[in-house]
Formats: sequence, structure tokens, C-alpha cells
Amino acid sequence: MVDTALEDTIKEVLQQFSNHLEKTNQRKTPERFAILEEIYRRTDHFDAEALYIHMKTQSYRVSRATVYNTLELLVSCNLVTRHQFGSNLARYERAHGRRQHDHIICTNCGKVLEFCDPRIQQIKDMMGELMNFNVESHSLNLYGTCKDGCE
Amino acid sequence: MVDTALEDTIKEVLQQFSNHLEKTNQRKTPERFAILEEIYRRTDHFDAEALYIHMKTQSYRVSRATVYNTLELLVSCNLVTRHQFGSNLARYERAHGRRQHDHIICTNCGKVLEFCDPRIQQIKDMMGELMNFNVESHSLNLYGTCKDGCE
DNA sequence: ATAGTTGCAAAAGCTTTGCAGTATG
DNA sequence: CATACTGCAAAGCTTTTGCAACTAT
Repeated sequence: MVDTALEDTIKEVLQQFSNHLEKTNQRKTPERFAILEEIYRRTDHFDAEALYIHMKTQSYRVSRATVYNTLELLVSCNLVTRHQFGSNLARYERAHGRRQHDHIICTNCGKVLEFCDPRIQQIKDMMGELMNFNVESHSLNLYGTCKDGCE
Repeated sequence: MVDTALEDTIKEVLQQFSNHLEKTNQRKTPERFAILEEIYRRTDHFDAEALYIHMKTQSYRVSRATVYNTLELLVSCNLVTRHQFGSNLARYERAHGRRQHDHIICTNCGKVLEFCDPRIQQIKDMMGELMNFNVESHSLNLYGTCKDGCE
């Protein structure tokens, strides 16, 4: 079964990335597109190593250096977001076409769920005003444990 | 000039730590108390290395291992809190006698300010309910830039 | 042709660990 | 006096960097 919505998103995102690279005079290498596509086929919150391993075991061979470079590039053009869920390890997820959301993390089993709350935006606006800051982004993580047992 | 409120806090916190160590059958070493006191004399959001360096240049000699061990111990008994402000570097601050607060970070100059907002607690309560989680803690960071120029 | 990119391996930065020696209870 | 803790150095892990080879433009 083919997920046509996903295929459309991927097509759109690849195009958007291509435009960005063109605009900023950076090269359209196959590695960059392959990494972006791989990221959009995932639904989890992965780390750089997991992405690297997954690409290696798939059709594609890339180096760790390129994975890290491309992740940074994708974060900078808002196609991917970067998180840290309590540890020193950076985690990533696709960003395009997703509404703003935050995360709730089980410190027991590591499960990560997403939630939305409009009050965050209110807090950002109010605090920007109050502290004389241009607030550009935020990160909100709730930590706890699943009530109905972990997987 | 002596800050008597600070001295009182330190006395109280050292006592509390002492009680905790006793209760959990851990040893009251001079290094542990020296590190705790040093932390409570700081007002910033420091990393382990800065604390280590500061202790070395002061009267006290401790090893990095002991600094890391003690920080973990202090976090676990809620006398110190651990943060990550966007990077992979852990930052710490004293926790006792401070009301719950979150952070707003300037991505330009690194300045860290604190703020309180009651809506966070509401969000934690509501999401715990909604997602069937026991929410134990959270971390909210706002990122942006100072409007009136950085230091 | 000429830079920007890649891959590899080495290095860097933060944190943890193993172990022998030390000091607490 | 038993053993938990310390200090030191080595190892671990994630991420970055240097450089020669490659390739997009």
C-alpha cells in the first residue's frame, strides 16, 4: 500500500529543499536529498546515529560527517527540528507540514508523545514583551511515567 | 558585606544534604559539602567544568570525577537542577528555596534570564490527565535575542 | 575548470569508568 | 577495619574537523 499523502509531502519537501539550496548557492547533491527523504519516511524522534545506520543498511551509503552536515542544513531551513529529551543526545524529527507541538517523555521506557497547547504561544508572546526579547523558538518537554505501564 | 540570608540558606542546605546522606547511608565527605556550598554561592547557570575550575582556583581541590558524582547526587535529592540550553552541555543551578521558574535564552550573547508563569502548571496537569502520564517535571526554554543589544 | 561536498579517520568536548589509595562510620 | 569515596587517567560517546578525492555547476 502506498501512502499517497506521504509521497506528496516528500515531493513537496524535496522541491522546497532544492529551491533553498539554489537560493543560497549550495549544491544539490544526491546525499542531501537521500537524507531528507529518509527523514520524512520516519515518524519517530531519531538521533544522528540511528539515521546513519538506517541509511547504511538501506540502499544508500553516506558518511557520518554528511549526515551531521545535512541535519544542520535541514534544521537551518526549517525542514527538520532538533530536540534534546533530557540526555546529551540530539534528537530530530521532520518539521514541514506539522503544526507546532511539544513533547511528553516517559523517563521509564523512553516513549515520546506529542501534544499541542495554545497557552505556549501566549507565554512566548507575553514573556518576549516583558523581558524585551524577540522570542524565536521554544522547547517544552514534560517528563514523567506512563500510568498504564510502559511497553 | 556579609549576605546573612545567603549564609542562612547555605547552612540550611548543608544540613539538609547531611540528613539526606545519613538517611541513604552515604558518606559525609568534605568534598561533597564543599561542592554544595560552592554551588550555592553562585547565582549563574554553570556547567560542570566551570564549577571544577572555580573550585580548583579557590581553596578547594577536587577531581572532575567527584564534581560529576556530586552534581548527580545533588540533582537526585533536589538541591540542584540540571538544564540544557540548546547545546549538548549540561548546565546546573541551585534549587532549594527557589520558586519554580523557566528560562529565556539569548542565542546571540548566551544570556539566561528566568521567568515564572502559572500556565505551565496548568499545562502539566492537563496533559498528564489527557495522556495518562504522571508528570514529574518539565523544562521550558524560550530562545530569542535581546531587543536592546547584547552585552 | 573551480569550488563546494563528500568520506574517512583523527581529534575534540563532555561525561563515565576502572582501579589503587584514602578516609569515613 | 570494612568499604564507600576520591583522584587520576583512560575510555566512551556524540559531534566536529582536516584533508585528499570527487563532482555539481
